[in-house]
Amino acid sequence: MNAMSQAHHSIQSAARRTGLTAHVIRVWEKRYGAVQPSRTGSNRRLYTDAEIARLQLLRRATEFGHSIGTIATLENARLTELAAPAAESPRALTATLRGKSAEEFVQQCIEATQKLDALAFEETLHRATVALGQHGLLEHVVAPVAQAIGDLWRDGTITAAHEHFASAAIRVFLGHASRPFALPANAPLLIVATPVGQLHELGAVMVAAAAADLGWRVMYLGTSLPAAEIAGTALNSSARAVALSIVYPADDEQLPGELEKLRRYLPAEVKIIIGGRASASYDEAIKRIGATRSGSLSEFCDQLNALRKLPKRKTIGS
Amino acid sequence: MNAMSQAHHSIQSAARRTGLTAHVIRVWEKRYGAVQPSRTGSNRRLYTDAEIARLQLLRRATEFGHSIGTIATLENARLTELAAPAAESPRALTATLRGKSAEEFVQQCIEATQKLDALAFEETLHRATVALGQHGLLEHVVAPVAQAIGDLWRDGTITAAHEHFASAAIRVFLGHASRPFALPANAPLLIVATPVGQLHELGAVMVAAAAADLGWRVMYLGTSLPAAEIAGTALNSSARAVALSIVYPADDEQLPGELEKLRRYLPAEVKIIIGGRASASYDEAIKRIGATRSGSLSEFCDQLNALRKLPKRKTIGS
DNA sequence: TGGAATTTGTCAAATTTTTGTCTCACTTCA
DNA sequence: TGAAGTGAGACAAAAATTTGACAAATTCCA
Repeated sequence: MNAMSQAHHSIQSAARRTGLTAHVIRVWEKRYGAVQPSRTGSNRRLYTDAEIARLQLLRRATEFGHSIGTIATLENARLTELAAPAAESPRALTATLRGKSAEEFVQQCIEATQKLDALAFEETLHRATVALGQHGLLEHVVAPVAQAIGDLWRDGTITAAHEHFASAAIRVFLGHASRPFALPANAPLLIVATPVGQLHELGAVMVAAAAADLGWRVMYLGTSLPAAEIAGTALNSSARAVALSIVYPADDEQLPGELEKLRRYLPAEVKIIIGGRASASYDEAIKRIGATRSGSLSEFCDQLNALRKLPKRKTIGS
Repeated sequence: MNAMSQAHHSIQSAARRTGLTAHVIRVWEKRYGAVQPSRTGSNRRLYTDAEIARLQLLRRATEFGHSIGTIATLENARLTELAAPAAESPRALTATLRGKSAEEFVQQCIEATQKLDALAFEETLHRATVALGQHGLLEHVVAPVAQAIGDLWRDGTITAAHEHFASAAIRVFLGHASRPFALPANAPLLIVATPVGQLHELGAVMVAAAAADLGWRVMYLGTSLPAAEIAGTALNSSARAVALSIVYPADDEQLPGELEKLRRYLPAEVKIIIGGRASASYDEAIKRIGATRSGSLSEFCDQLNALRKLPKRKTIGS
């Protein structure tokens, strides 16, 4: 907000910013003297930021039912009152946000997906984060959206392109959220991946974001990785746990073998957590290798919290 | 003494990076004094990176409806506001850490990959962006890193996990860069994807970031999409072009068929651009469908710039 | 209450300014 | 020598300006 409020907005950009037509802006000036923009040497209008703000106020006031003719010459302070008649200043904002239920956000995300509107999608996720917090976003918006998108895709209501689109949008958003942001070096480390054959990434991304939110360092490896790779990485970086997401094929015959391999390669103190929609189908194998299964995101968070305090094998006397 | 510190670019490469014509750059200088490039002994213009960045800002601001005549002499800080009305303030670009050459950044990225150090990786990319600019980052850091990682993987020097790790890190970083800023509604739209069977995502992500940098609206669809889906999306959103990245299998027999399908489904005015390491192997099919092939990122940028001006279609105003 | 007057957004025409593009003659580079 | 850069000027499309008109909605008044 520097003090340089010079006039360099053309009528076009004034129109864009205020949501009015260039025509209307001119006519308001001519008929009611609503603003008096300066001119260039060649008679073009030049608007200052202040004038644009005023025009915005005027538009809002007219939308509240005031006729432009009667308010065009009022001063700004007065206009502000007219433009926000019943808004109880700060409370209103949080109230409206709180009033938005998670379902609304979910619905908006799905609509944005159908319209392939990345801007709206991200915007919605952002508002949801503000309203519900990181955890609420994951559990009550992203997870349902992922599920709904999957269902709609199987239905044939939306195409694979829509599904990919939504995945990409969520991935970018959450990827940004789970950035390793200056965590203490002793924060526990979680490895997140998807076993061979599992191509659906969204579950893994959500898990990564949730863990990051809980203060874990997260190493995200992506989809379809063989057990040996995952184990190697875990050993190499002395991870405390490995989280796998299993979403789609509920009858992959190789998968139990992969899980067993993973367990064999990993030292016992590295826990394995398995989640995702199809994970229940492999319950037997999961039990056999002593892994834990998460049926939901909050369950997963609980398990992470439990793990975090898990004492180290050898403790050095303080 | 690397090329960055003096960073003198011909008017042609300035044109390439800014998306402007050499003609326009000259005329902006002559009529409005938008930039004052130094000259060689023989009177050729020489642009610094800063001047190119400024030209980019100017282009963006004009696309937002500001007339060049009124903004050409504003200082950069003000231009940034005008170019991104609703965007968060970009990182301070003033930090001048020169002397780091692109190779150093590449080396650091590879080291970070081997150590699976996401923090270092992202940090390096960030510093590279500041030092080299978005375009320099893509062309001189990300592209070489992607190539090097691929080579090391085929060597067996690093594992698939490392490769996935690097992919994820780059993806998140660039995904954030190519985020759909509030671009003017008339900005041309590019669809970025990977055809069926193509699982390597990095090329597509780079393309998306480069296009976003040139002021395109980018719809990123991800990997392994059937032609029908891509075409459907393009039609639905009235895209101006479709960009495909083909990296790994150089002998996919289905791919030419997919490309032909894509061309058939799309209206003639939607261009198809194909790039990626393995794209040369499908040259015949690419020619047959009248698509263009990009051998490098700058070539791709040229093609985008050429495409941007083509349309004479009737556009509906705001 | 019904018709007239007023308000208000939109549009068209004629004119001027802005701005991207092109051409031409000439120079420089590789 | 051919490709690319430079400066000057010409041109045409796009955008802005003013004036005047028009239609839907609202208000006013007999």
